[in-house]
Amino acid sequence: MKDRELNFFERVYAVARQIPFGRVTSYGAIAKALGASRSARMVGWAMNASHNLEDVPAHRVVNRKGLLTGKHHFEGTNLMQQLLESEGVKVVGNQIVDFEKHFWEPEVSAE
DNA sequence: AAGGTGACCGGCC
DNA sequence: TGGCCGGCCACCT
Repeated sequence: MKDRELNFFERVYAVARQIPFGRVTSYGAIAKALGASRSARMVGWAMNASHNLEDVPAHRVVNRKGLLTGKHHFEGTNLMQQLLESEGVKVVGNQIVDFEKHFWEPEVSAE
């Protein structure tokens, strides 16, 4: 099949679901894993739609600075932070502590 | 069909 | 890391 039946979003979800417990990654990293490092914005966009899905731990996805840029899109204002701390990820304000340490590079899903 | 938007990234100061 | 600017690509109206 030439066309990927799965939309761009599905690809992002696939990677997001692969994020291990207590780990975080950046939109750009996911985009790169998809082969579209230039379309990091699309990843964020996909995450927006991921709200309808529960299999997508969007709270584990932050921007490359480790800032919870998308926390505003979650319910409440500190839900995203709560979830991260719940997994052992320390978050101060809107930024993850030791982001590099918790950073996890997404692998290219086997197609 | 065209334009605007967006949970970004990288480069420069 | 902070701020600003341009690029990038899919989705929405």
